[in-house]
Amino acid sequence: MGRRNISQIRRAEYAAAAYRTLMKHGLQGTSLSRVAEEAGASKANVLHYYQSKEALLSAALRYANAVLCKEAIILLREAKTPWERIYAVLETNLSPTSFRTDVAHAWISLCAGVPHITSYQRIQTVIYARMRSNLIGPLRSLLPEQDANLMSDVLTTAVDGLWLRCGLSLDGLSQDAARDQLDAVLDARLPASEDRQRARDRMIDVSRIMASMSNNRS
Amino acid sequence: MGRRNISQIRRAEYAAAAYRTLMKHGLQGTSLSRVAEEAGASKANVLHYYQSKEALLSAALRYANAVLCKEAIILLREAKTPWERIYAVLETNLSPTSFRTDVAHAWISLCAGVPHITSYQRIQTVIYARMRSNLIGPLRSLLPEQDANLMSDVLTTAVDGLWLRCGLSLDGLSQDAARDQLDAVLDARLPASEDRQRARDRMIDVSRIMASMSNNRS
DNA sequence: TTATAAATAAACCATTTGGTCAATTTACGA
DNA sequence: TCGTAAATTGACCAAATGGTTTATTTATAA
Repeated sequence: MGRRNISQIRRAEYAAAAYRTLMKHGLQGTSLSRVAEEAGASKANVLHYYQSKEALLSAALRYANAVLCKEAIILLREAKTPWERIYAVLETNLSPTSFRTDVAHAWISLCAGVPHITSYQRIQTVIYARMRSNLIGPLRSLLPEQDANLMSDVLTTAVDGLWLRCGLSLDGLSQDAARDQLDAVLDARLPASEDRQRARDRMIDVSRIMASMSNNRS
Repeated sequence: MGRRNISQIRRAEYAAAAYRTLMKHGLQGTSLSRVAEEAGASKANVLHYYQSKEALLSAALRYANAVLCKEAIILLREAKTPWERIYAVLETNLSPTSFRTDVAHAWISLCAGVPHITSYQRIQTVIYARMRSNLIGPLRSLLPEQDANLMSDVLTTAVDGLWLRCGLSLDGLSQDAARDQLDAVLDARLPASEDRQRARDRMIDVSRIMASMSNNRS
């Protein structure tokens, strides 16, 4: 049993360690030795499971993305109406698991590397594509196509900006403040309605419940 | 005349070279040797005018900020009404001098460094404070205080997000697309009006004229 | 023209980087 | 119990990093 198994386990361990290091020390401060230290292993062994530093960091970022993705899927499964789907996507990005200073640091580090490291570009592309495809459906059912496209872009931009700020502010950015901003952005094309308000409340609630569940499990 | 003068000249030269290097190679790829090469000088001499790499890069970013700041001042001087002032601020951030892939790269690099390098934090703080103070005045004269504060935050966030995307997209992000997004954000609290439309058109025009002027000069 | 101080750069240094390799430990199958 | 293949690591390497020191050029003031 210990043949292929241990390989997968180690790869996951080291990817997670790399991600933690990325959060703490940024791209600059994330060296192989530091990741190895974080994982409690030798540098040589880390490099035994990943051919290069770039491969390791790519894995780290895919890992982080997978976490976010899983959360999105769960929330979206609970969403029944278009409005609920929209808020599911937004709440995913504001969830206490993700919307944190250290997590934002890691992502900004990724962004800084994108222009120079091709494998990072692919990851970014995937992330954007997923967010867009999750938003565009429900938006189309509430708006004419052109406005739906515009709102999808504007919301994505806003989420990016919020994460950036979350990473930069010393004290981070409160979840509530971020939520208010996104709601304001929605107002641009979508008037307040009872449907919307109810969907918002429900998805916030679902997100809260999910957060408390994963807290208990850890 | 060549006493204190040359010192100032060299410092400016090297800061500009550092900024150029930052745009091309990111924070990771910006080493003292590379900056020296870009400046056509020796590494030792660069370090003669800046005590450390960190000091050099801080100067580079202050230099970049000064460029943006100068443009903002010129545009704001032309702005007479609240709406014109708002669009002056926004157009500054979309100006062809600034809203470019390589420039965005440099700023993202700065952002990635902020959590770990204290002098970068100060620069970021200054930039945010200036933008906010430029926006909050005209917004207050069009909106109740609470909404003005919110819109100031939302606009800042949107600009951040747009720059991020501009830096990440292979092909960059077109000025027009970015402008559409910002206009949509404005719609959230401020209805379309003749005043607004006129102000928008005028500031776009002023910005265009400015750009063509600085093109001729170079 | 010469003395002097600033500007510049070549050589050097300690440290760290990503990465290799050969040796050793571990653990499972027969 | 033993042999073998995988897991793990310490030692090592060349390259690059930020930074220092020392020597040399340059230019100015007297």
